[in-house]
Parts: sequence; C-alpha cells; structure tokens
Amino acid sequence: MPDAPHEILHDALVRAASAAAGAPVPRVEITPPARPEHGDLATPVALGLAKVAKRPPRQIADEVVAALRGDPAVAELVDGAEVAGPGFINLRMSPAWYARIVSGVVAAGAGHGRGGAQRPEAVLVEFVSVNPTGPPHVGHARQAALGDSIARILAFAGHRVTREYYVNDYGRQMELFGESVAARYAQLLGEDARVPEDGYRGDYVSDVAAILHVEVGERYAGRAGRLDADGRGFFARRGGELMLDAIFAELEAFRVHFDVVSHETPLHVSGDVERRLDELTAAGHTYVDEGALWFRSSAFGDEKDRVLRRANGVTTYLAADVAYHLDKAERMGDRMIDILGADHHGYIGRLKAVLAASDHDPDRLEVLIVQLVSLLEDGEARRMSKRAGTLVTLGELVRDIGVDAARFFLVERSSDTTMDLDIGLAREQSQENPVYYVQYAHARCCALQRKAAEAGVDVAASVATPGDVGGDERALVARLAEWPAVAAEAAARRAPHRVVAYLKDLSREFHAFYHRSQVVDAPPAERAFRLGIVAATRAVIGTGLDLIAVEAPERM
RNA sequence: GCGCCCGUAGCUCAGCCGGAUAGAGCGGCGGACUUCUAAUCCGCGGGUCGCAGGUUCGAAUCCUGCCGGGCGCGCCA
Repeated sequence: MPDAPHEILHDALVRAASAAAGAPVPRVEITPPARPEHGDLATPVALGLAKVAKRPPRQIADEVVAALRGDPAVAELVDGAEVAGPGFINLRMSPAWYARIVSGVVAAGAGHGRGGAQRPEAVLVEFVSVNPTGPPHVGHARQAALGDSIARILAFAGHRVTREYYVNDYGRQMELFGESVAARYAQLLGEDARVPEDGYRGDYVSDVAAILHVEVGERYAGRAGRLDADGRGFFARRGGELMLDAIFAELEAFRVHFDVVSHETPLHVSGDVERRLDELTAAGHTYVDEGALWFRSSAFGDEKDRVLRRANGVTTYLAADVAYHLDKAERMGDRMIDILGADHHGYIGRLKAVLAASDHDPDRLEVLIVQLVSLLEDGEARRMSKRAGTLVTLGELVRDIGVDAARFFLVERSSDTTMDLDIGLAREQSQENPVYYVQYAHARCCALQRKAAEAGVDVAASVATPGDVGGDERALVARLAEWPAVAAEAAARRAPHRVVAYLKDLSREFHAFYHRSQVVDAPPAERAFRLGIVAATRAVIGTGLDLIAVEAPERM
C-alpha cells in the first residue's frame, strides 16, 4: 500500500531529518511513547543525529519539527509536533490518521501483519521427537506448544515451514521397552514374568501389552520371559508402533500436526549411518582410540571429541544423528531449527560440528533450548520419572486444564526461563487464566457486531473519520498498528511469548475502550469509526490466537 | 572446575541489537452491574532492575568480575 499512513509519516520524517542533518538519513525510528502526555507517536531521531552532526539534539529537533510542519504530505495526518526532554519529537496525530489506520487494518483483516519476514526461507522445524517408549510429559508439552507456535508464526511471516518429528525407534531403549511390554503380556497370560530392572513400569506399558494380546492372542505364550530374537523384535517393534500412535493421538488433541515423520531405524538398515561415518573418516575427521571410533568435533568448535562407534562395534546415538542431520541438511532448503529440552543443550556443539565437518554452514542449524518445566502439586515439588511411571503426561495436563489454557500457559513465558507449573493451582485458577481474558475480548467484539447488526447498522460500512479521538481509542489503535512489527519480531526471534504478551496488552486496551465508549449508540461518524476498531481488534486477536492454536470464541 | 539459561514489585513474569518518570497479571485495600457480555472496568499501595566496577550525553538493556538458583559436562539416549 503506497499511501499507507505510516509510510507517509516515515518518509516525511526522513525528508525533514535529512534536511536538518545535512546528510541523507535512511530510516527514522517511530515509536509510541511510554507516557500518553508525550503524544501519540515519538521519535528520538534528533538524539541519534546529534552525534554525527555534532550539534545539540534539541536544535536539530527544532529544525525537524519546522520542516515537518511545512510538509503538505502530512498536514492532514499530524495535529501537532513538539520537542521535549533531551530532544525527543512528540507527535499528536489527527482523527484522519486514526481513521486511515483503522480502515487499513480492517481491509487487511486476517492478513494484517502477514508476510513480515525480511527474507523468506524454507525452514524445517523439528520438535518433540520423544522416543516411542512412553507418552510425552509436561516438558514435551512445552516443547510441542512452542514448536508448533513457532512454526505457525514463521509461516505467518512468510516462511515455508515443514514440521518434522524424529522417531528414535532403534537401540537399547527400544529393546528394554519391548522386554517390558513382553513381561506385561506374559503376566496377562498368568505367567510369572518380571519387568527388567531398568525397564519401563508405567501403566501405559500394560495398556500396550493388552492391545498386543488382542492382536496376537497367545502366540508368544510360555516364552515371553525368554524370547528369541524374533519375539523380542516383535514386542519392541509393534509395541513401539502402538506407542507412537498414542503419542501422535495426544499431540493431535493438542493441535499439533507434523508434515514429516522420520524414523531412526531405516538410517541403520539402509547403511546410511555407516556411509556417513565412512565419509567423515575419508575426510579425515575421525580417529580410532582404544578401539572406539571418534569424531574430531573439537576441530569444529565442540568442547571435546565424541564417540561414533564404541569399542564393542555398536554405533552411538550421535552416529544416527549424523546421518539424520546430514539428510535434513541435504533435503531441506535454508534453515533447520531443532527444539530441544535444556537437558540436551550439550548437544548443540556436536550437531553444528557434524554440519561443519561435512561442508555445510553450521549456522543453517539453530538449536532452540527450552528450559524445563518443574511440576508442583499444591506447592510441593513433584518428581517425575518415565521409567517409574510417575510423570504427568501431556494428555493428563490437557484433560486437567484444557487445550486452550495449556497452550496459552506453556507459551506465555520466554522459552529460556524455567517454569513452575502447579497443577493444583492451574486447575483451580482456570477461571482466572489470562487466556479467558483474551478470548473474552474477542467474544465481546463479536457481541458488539451482533448488536450492531440487530440494530440495523451496516457493520461492514467503511470507516468514518470521527470528530475527535479519545485517549482509549488512541492507545487501542496504536496497538493495532503495532501488530505487524510484533508478529515480525516474534518470528525473527522465534519467540511466541511476544505474541501472547501483545494479545494481553491489546485485550486490556480493548476492555478499557469498551467500558468508556459507546459503540452501537454513538453518533454515526463515531459509530462507524468504533465499529472499525471493533472489527480490527477482532481480526487481530483472532489472528494472534490462531498463531498459538488457541480458539477465538464468538460467545462466552 | 568448565559450558548454557535465569536473577526486575509479596508471588509469577514482560521489557534486554542503549533513550523520557521501569511495566503487566496474580495477591492486598477501596469502588463500578435499571445502560452494547462484570470471565470486565476504575482507583490506591507496592522497586538498591542480584552485587561491584567499566563503556557514554544517557544503562534493567552493552562489557568485565563476583554472588545465588536451574540444567548439562558417558564408549547412555
């Protein structure tokens, strides 16, 4: 939109600042001031220019203001401009400015703020990736909420996003899981069998065993305790499949879908892992020490070297990750984002080293570390252990407080802050949860539109210029205008919590506006203006909630 | 010991690629429903931005050191 009011203002300020500085000024920062008495918009441009021009900031500001006042392009938009403090330029905007901002947002609707990425990329986001040996717990719930929200925010910004889940369905942990399932299966048949010492003991293991019992009847009767390779393989493989089905079912209920599911096993079976190790060796990035094959990752910034194949010939977890990440690097476009729990942060160095050693730019890989969720139950720490089966699962959390509250809560805080989640409190305070505050604002917008329609007012009529614009309206419209910057920033920083913070701010300003301004019964010009504000607010809240996969109800 | 994250109001946290008098929610106290949804609003109280230096017109924000908390530091995954 070439005549977008912000651009007109910005260009005018650039002209004025360039004239005052006597040199081209490429761009000018325009922000809403912290205090309303400082006007509607402000710019510190003179402060920055003072350094280069070697003149007092206030003097420069005076010249900028004079130039701005004489600029016909902004005469209709700016009601007043003055210099304040150390050299800030404070602007008071006109009703026409506000009407144009609002009508711009209304016209854009759900597209307002879309496409803010400076350089669109193909991005592969890998997240959750929990082993199919048990259900996702609360920590995974945070990663799921964050990963999915980041994917949505990146897509909104204009990136081409792929969501991927990597299944570690290979190795010792899967064998243990298979043995655990086999033991429960045997117990179902009345046989004397025990779950291995370091096996999995959660109730879900029995659930899997029960399904297997239905599927295969008594085929493995009498030998579940001492299975041959075929039998062990069956319980691990089929048990893992069922577990994975359950995991994806819980994630779907949590509104998280994946475009690609990659498995570890094929990487081994196809020889991919061995081939990658050979390539690293051929390139001189490995060595043998005490019978083990080492990756010289410290040559690529890692803290120390890592074992790829143990002395006993078995490859490590990292070996599979070499194959997996190189595969991703080759099949994907521009960027890979791995979302990992804080207990995996030591992995960053070696993963980047894998890429660097294979002539990939390690900066293509971003590892986002999500700090842990500590669970409390009525103020007391609740220890979790997957093997003991004492964890709180994503499914239990959702059943407890609902998808909307859980998703909102889990992305409300920055991913690099540890989070205390008191289950008892979350349950009791569900009515106090800020998610309802935001949803209520959306529902109120819808109610106003219904009311207006009932009164015979054309809700879709064009936005009119009001005689005057009140303080609540100025704050609210400024907030609506800020949305594209917030959405772009949230994408660039992979920070969904910025969307949440924005939605809470926007909702607060809307509620205040609602209480102090009549909409349906206002005079025609004000009514059309305010209905525009309502439509714009509804659209932006709806968009923002969608980016964190929280519903935007029309009634509450 | 080394690495990453955190330390801001009683509690939970925003703000952090430098800008005006540091914000919100919750909790506390006091108000507002004959009027478009009170899951709401308005008002009051609440701070050595962990500590100490440094950088500069200006630091919660950048740099250094220290203190406190979390998580890592396997031929586990």
